Amino acid sequence: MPYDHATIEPRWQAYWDEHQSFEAKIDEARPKYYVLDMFPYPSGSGLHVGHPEGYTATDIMARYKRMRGFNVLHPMGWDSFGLPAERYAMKTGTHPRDRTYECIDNFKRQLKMLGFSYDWSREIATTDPDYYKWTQWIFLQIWGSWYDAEQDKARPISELPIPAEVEAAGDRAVHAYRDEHRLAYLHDAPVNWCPDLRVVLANEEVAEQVEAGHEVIRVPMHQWMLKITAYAQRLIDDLDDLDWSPSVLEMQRNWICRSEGAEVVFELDGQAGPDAQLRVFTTRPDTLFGATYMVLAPEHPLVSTITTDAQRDAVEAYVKTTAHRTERERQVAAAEGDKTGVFTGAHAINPVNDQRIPIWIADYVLMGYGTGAIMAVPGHDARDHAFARTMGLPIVQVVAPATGEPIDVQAQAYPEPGVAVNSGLINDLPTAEAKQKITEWLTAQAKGEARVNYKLRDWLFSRQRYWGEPFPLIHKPSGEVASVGVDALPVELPEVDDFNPSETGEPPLAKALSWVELPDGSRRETNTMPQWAGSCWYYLRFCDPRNASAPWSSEAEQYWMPVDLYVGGAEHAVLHLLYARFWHKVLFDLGHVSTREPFKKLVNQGMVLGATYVPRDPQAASAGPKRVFVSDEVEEINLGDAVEYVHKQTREPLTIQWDKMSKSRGNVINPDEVIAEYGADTMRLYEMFMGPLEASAPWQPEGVAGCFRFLGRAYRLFFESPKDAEDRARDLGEGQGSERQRRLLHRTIADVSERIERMAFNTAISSLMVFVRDVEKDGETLGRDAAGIFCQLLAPFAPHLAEELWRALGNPQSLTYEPWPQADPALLVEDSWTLVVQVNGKRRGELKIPASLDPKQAKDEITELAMASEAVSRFVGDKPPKRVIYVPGRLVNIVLG
RNA sequence: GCCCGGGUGGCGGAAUGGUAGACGCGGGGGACUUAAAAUCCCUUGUCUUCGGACGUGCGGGUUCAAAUCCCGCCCCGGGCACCA
Repeated sequence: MPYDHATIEPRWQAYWDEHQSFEAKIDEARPKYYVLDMFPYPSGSGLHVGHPEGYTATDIMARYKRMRGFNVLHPMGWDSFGLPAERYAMKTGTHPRDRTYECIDNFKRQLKMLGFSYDWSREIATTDPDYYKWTQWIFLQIWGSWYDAEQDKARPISELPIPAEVEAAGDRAVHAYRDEHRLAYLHDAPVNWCPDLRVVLANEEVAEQVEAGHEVIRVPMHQWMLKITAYAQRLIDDLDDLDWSPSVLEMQRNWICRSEGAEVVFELDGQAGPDAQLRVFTTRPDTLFGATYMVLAPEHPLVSTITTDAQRDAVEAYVKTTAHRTERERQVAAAEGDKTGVFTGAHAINPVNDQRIPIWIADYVLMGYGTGAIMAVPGHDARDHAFARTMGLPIVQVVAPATGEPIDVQAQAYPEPGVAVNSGLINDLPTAEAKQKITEWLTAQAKGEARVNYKLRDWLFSRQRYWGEPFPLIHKPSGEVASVGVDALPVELPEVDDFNPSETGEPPLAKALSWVELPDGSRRETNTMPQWAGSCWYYLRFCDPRNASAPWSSEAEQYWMPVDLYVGGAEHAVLHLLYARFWHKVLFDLGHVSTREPFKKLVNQGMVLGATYVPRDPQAASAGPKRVFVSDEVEEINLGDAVEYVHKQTREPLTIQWDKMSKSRGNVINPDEVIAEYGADTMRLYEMFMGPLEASAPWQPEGVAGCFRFLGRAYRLFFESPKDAEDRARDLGEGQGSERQRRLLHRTIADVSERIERMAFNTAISSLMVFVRDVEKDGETLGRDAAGIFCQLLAPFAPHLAEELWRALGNPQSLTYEPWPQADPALLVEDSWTLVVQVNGKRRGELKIPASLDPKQAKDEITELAMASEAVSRFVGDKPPKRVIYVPGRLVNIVLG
């Protein structure tokens, strides 16, 4: 009987389950290794072959580290709150909970079929009240804290110093003062409001609804915000210690985006009082003399107060138009040169030269960045320049190139640094010094100060949905917000039968009156938390998932944390990782965790791409609606040195295109089918063999078959496959076999080990393939001990087959905890090595050099051998070489004149 | 527009300054078979006057030596986007 995965795989999966082979227990005597996957959202369409790429990589590491003697924690769970289940509920009436747990069952079934070595006893779902109880608990920690800038850490709100004048103003004032300083606070933030549907839309939904004819406007809504900006600098600084790819570190830094500059105060002309000023942030205070107008974001709170009656209609119309555009639309339109804006009628006074300059509003200025207002320097900023040209505003040059080269700022902005001109007290100073001097002057005049600004914004943390964690907060009749108290956790979601928002646009929870209204007249908060909440701390819960009295014990946290290896998609490179790091730092400040950072090493796996087909003729492709075909509709014609695709019916020539797999594109491969045909081991092997883990690669069914053939060959090293008989184990030889086999074996041990350490799994698999091929070629029977070592090397990649073969060798135990084999260095040394002979850098021949000539010592002898070689005499003749380069163990290069 | 990746045979890829194309797929030839499947063996970058020449997106450069380092450009993918 040939290799029969369908029998082998379920057998070993049952064995692992029964023996709880992968259960992790704290063991101070052994080093720990925590290897984590980004846990999935269990979608209705189930797993596709992209999911298991990362899961296979972590499983290889988990199995490898176990064999290396590490105590491995390798858990899996479900990020199960989310919009799709709620949508499904609205459509079908199925409770999101029912749908969610159905999907989880399906995902779990699929993952189990792949033979991953998860400790399933630690399985968690963010939607379990036992889990979200602690999500709410962490929220209360955050809400119950303030950021002490002096100590640079979060502290309990009870330790917040209350200024005497606040104290004197009474309890209400004290309460309000505390609320202002909490890390979770209420704030009016703009949302995408769809009046027709009475719902708040996610950014990605806006286009769809607008296309469907619905109006979507940006309106401010009272929302919970988390003060992640307090951590901006630490979130940047602590990146330095992480073993993450440089590109992800770069993305995180760019997202937070620190910039240094100054905040400058402009007085409003003709108005007095502390409110009569406009604060702007600028990275170029040295260009202050060139500020010829100001621009406010249309949402800026001062807009309505400063606008003159003559301009009011125009301003209000513009504000209204802006509300219909998403932030992205505004920015795209403006980037395409479409500068719009309206004069408010008001003026400000430039603090450096007392010039009266007009104040405009324009949607190229965003409320969410800096102060929501800018000083415009059209001479030295391309955006301001374009706006000034469009609106006919003056352009003044205040920086000249240091080279003295003449420029014309009327024609084009000059944003580079240079030397200040037309700038009063900073004239002739280079940009860096000019910035410093003008900032000092502003500070002395109390008209500004140096400031660091971050692009990072506070985190909008509330959603108007049902299927999320309820906030553990109540609103008292007095208007004060209070915690429900830790003892009242979890605040469970009420049972409702309608998941739509209320008539007035309140969240669905507002309709559960018996839940919302409390006996003392308080009302529960009816927003829910975003999906990020549960995924911000699940790695901590995995350390101690069944703890009923705490989110985790400090014993478990101190033993398992930090996560040693974290693998997931690049789409989470910014937000998820930033939010989780932020929560972790709050927990660190409050003494709940012992590490500054949660994830030591991070790897982003690439995408698995699926095929679709489009017309090859560009005219046919662009004419009419876009036509895309899926594999079933396409015939592949192999021309030997090329492949062509045609439509099965119409015979239209097509080209293949590769995209990220998605249900909507129709290019998804279902792992169930792959496993049914080839088995989990083949699937795992192919996932890793496709290419480097971090690269995206197309899913090619022929490649899967190649991996299957390899496993079949490996199987036949152990078993005869006579035609009409049951499998019979081969008579294996003794020990590690012939010297040649031993050398091959130890070379393979060394290569596979080193490649797993580097997570270069595709090349590790290729070593295993070479081993099997060469043993076959060798003809001699494989030694029994060599066969055992091969099983060990194969185990991380194809664990079912490895166990099966290991058992066939007579081993009664699973090889999960067998020690990883060590390569014998003596066997890695070859008896001879190949010296390449180059002439003028071109390869002209090679020589076998016996190992008795040490490549490092015997430079002269080796060079001599090369000089005497046939290649040299042919290409050099008797010309004396100008130079001879010797690279030990590699080559001799003879350079002629 | 900016930022980050990437571009190597018919295809996935290997090689991170030192033999370009490991390993796999696909192709060609053969063995076994009544035949097919499965399996196994040989072969497979291009051109060639059979000496060799060319070849890692394109053009330059550094070096005895470049897929690899540097400069400029083109193309593909992803992210961000008037970020003051």
